[in-house]
Amino acid sequence: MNAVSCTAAVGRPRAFDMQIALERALEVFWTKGYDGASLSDLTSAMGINKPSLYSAFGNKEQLFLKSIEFYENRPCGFFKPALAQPTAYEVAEYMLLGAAKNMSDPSHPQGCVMVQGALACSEAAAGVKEELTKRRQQSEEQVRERFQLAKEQGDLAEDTDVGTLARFISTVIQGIAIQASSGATEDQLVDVAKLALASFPRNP
Amino acid sequence: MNAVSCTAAVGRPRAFDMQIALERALEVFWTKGYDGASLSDLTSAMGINKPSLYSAFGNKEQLFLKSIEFYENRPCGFFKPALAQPTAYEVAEYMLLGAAKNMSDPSHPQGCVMVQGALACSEAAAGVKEELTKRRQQSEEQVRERFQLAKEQGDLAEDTDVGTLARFISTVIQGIAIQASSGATEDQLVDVAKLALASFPRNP
DNA sequence: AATTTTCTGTACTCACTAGTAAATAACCCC
DNA sequence: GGGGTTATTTACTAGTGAGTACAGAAAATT
Repeated sequence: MNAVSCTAAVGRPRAFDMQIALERALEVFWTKGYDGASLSDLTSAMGINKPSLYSAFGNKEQLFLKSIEFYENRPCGFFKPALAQPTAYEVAEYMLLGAAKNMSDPSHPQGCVMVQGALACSEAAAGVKEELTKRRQQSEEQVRERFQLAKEQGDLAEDTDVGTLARFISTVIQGIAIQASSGATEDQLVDVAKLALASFPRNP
Repeated sequence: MNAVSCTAAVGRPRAFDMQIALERALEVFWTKGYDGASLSDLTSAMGINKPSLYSAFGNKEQLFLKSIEFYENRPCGFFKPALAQPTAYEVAEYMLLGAAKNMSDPSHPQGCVMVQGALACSEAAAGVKEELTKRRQQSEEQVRERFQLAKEQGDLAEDTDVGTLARFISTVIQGIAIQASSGATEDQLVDVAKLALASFPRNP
């Protein structure tokens, strides 16, 4: 095993770019969900044949998991930079406005693959549904921890229920995802985000 | 054509109750979504065979549409009674708390079939996705109209953006649906609903 | 009781699903 | 250039998807 993870340089080289193929797969799952995305949908979007897909990504479920991994680490994500904002209010503001803008962005499918990838699904998709739920809850937990820190720093009042506050942010973002996938515009969603921010505690 | 819609009283009588069968079908669609629900899932839950399903309900798509029709008219719904509340704030309160309670109710699948029935889906489900989107938008429009009325009655301030207000309520309810289908409890959702209500204008 | 009408169960169609076997092609190293 | 290794292509499998033909069964009508 070589520590260098770039191409193994032995055997016939892969004829496609795995990152690009993954991005195409992500778009299919994002648009159609796990159950709604067939292997033909995937292979034709990725521009490869089934055996290439299987040898490169394992199977449909693993391809999905790798797609959402890719999704979460995209540079255009708003979640991580939001957590790095200096105050709890700015964290919430960055996150809600980021969600509003990102999820209505016409340069990719609308909404959020972490929400619509496998919400109500067949038994075959139970595993990916569970994984998505887990990841959404982990995100919420990270927000909660960020607010807890803010509380300890005096940035949020002593009696703040940071669990509810984090769950509220999650809820609004997930609602925005539904709205975006139903065709809401950026302007509409930004207005909603601003209204949600009105109930966020400020200047303790 | 007889005006009376009960059994035609000629030919072999239907051996199952259509309402009960529809309720069972609804639960399957609610849990698995349109794409994730197979005809075997449906027939076994409904306790009937495929030809009975087809003769009674048409096809899978029509069965789905009849299921959501049934869903919207259920007596335990919170939407219509919410609209009948005397003030805009009480409308919002009834609706958000109703959503929190109803969607986490363990006596039926969690969440909302109008949201998770067909959010990201195959091309075969494009029609039902469209129908669900239309109905969610109609609901939002009804809320907007109710708030517009409140504005005219002086119950909401002159400068209130009732469109955004209605969209905000929709967004939070849809977010609550996601949370509920991810396992959030009634208490947790009620707290979120109350926090959302904090940004609702009151006493103009 | 015979006829008509409608429903039910079995058995089917055919397209498509996820996944794979085997042959061939393209690369590196020697 | 030959051997080893890996990717691609074509063609396939076994199972399941939605939907249906048809024969028998259960009721009202005559």
